[in-house]
Amino acid sequence: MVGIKDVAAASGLSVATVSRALNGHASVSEAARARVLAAVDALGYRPNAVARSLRTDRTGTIGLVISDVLNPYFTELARAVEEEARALGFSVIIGNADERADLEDHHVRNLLERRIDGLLVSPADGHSPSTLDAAAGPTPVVFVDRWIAGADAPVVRADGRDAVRDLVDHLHALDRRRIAVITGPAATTTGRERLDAFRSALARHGLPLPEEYVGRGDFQAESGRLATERFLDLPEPPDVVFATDNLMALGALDAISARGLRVPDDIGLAAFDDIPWFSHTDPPITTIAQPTAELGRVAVRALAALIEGEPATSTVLPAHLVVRRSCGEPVAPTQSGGAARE
Amino acid sequence: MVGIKDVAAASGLSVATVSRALNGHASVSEAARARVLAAVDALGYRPNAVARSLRTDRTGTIGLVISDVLNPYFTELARAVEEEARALGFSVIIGNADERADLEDHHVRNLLERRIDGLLVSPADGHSPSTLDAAAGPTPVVFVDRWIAGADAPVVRADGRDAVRDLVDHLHALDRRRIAVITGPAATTTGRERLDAFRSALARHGLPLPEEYVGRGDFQAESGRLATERFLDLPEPPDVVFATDNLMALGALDAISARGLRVPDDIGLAAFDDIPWFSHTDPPITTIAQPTAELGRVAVRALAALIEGEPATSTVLPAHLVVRRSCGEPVAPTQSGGAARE
DNA sequence: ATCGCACATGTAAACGTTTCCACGCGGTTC
DNA sequence: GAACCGCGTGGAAACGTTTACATGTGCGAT
Repeated sequence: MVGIKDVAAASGLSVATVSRALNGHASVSEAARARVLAAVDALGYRPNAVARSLRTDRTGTIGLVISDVLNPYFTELARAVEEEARALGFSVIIGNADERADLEDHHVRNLLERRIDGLLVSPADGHSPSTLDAAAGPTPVVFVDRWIAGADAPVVRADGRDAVRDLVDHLHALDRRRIAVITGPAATTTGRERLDAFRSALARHGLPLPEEYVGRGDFQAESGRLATERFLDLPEPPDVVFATDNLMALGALDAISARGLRVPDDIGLAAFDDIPWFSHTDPPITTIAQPTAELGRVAVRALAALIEGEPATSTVLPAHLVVRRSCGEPVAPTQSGGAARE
Repeated sequence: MVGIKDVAAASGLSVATVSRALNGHASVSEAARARVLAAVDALGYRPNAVARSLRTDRTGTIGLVISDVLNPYFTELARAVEEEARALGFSVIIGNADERADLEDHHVRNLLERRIDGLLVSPADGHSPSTLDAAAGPTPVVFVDRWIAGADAPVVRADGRDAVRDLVDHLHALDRRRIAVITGPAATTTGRERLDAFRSALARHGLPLPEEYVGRGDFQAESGRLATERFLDLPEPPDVVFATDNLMALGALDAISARGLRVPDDIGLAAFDDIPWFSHTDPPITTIAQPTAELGRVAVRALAALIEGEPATSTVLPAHLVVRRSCGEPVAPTQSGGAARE
């Protein structure tokens, strides 16, 4: 591999001057710069980022550890993160934790060894030692979407409480009274928050939340299917199921279709996280939309600030209700066929 | 930051012995190993992968450059790649080219500077100089999904020709005769292959493919919507639209719904790439499924072989037709007790 | 006894950069 | 005319590892 000293030799200059020329440093003559560039071209020199990182103690890389790349919510988040990071001159290494604490641990440790400049993480539960270490250690860390209570790192997330209240209001207005919920893991902050918010929202209307109307899910499709089947087996099944993420909603839809039931006539369905396909399911699904891409961008900016040594603050962005048709017709009576546009 | 020489000092051994102990090298006494481990623990030493990489000329990282992370097909591919890579001890840096040649170029160059051990790329078109350089250079490269004709690198991809023929047979059997297609970019191998396969399949049945039945798309949803609108504006619109990827199919569905038309009664829709949501759209969509995850795994294994200095071969896996209901009811009126549909 | 070998360990040289410090030189400022 | 400054440049020391080579020891074979 051709290195900087080959360039130096070819251009008749020292490695120091070549390095300065390449990094756009001040005080290197035009003539020298031109000779360096010519030599670089002639030799096909590519700088070695590894060596540079070793010397400068900066890799120009940030790590992103998320729970599930197949979840469109996290996919969108990852994309936004990569975009903003690139704009700021960083590359992104993604670690997929698959909702498993051990994998999260593996990825965090691995990323720290690679000396990433900063870490963005959506912790599965609070039990990954590496994640805790990271938050305490010198590498800047920002939590995104989910966080760990005790840890000392900024959090960038959406608050769904108001939107959940709006959702319950909406359901109540449609005369739904037996509302069940499929929660995420209690270990996750989002899982707990959504259930809490839902509980209080029901309480405002004096609606009960019997234990058998609480399905324990894990943010994956299969758990949504299972929970819904259990609901449908109940002597008095709910008239709406609220799945607290998009994959579990998909699973719920599966279970409902499998029984030959129809949404929303036989049972209503509401979800958390808006994704493009929710407009195209049968019927289009009422859901709570998060400002996903914005979350990603803000998180990256907060992390970049930390990396620059500036202080960074936590951010909470609002989520909002998107009414479609899966909980009953909002206004006009049923029309058949095509999907409604919003 | 605590380095290997701190560990050496703390354990009263030399850096060489510490390094050997840490890397599980032979011929280091149990006593020494124990002392090293104790010191590591006490100091909280974490190896510096950057320094190691500089010395060993290996980063334990592979690059993956794909066209669009938001496309579920590529998401699934990326996930499979990451999984297999992790199993083989590699981390993955993902670059999202967003179907743009300049971004692809940026990512490939960036990854090469980072001295990744190998590169997996799904080239947008053949015009990225960096990609061409990479394929010619010393870093192992494997093309996945798409490839570049002249380049000297193994290709791992699916062959959709047979499946496309099956699809056209299926459409023909359902008495569809005016079949339109939305293609991907002609610059991509997949774009061209699917159109070619479709053309020959039509020819087998003596069906024409008029120029106005060929919509030029770019594998993104919006182009599918546009192309479909143009089809619907035709004096004699097609009775089936075949979208050659899942996002364009989504766009087509949008356009069709927007006009209040119904699938499959008013117009049929077929797609390429199977994704979970295709079972849940209204109606479920007939499509050609690729062995996506398998493609990712095979590609990683081929790349790993190359990295080890072993030869690697190209692989072609078959795609296959998945019949659902978006092109008309299959032979039997209703099959498996799915949802009762209108 | 000598040799040679296996073993455990240490010394020091790389890996490819960036950057601190020093140097020479022409031009100002006293 | 001496002292100083700014500019362009070069020499060489880091950065934290791995590893080739050297060293020293104990021991079985000659």
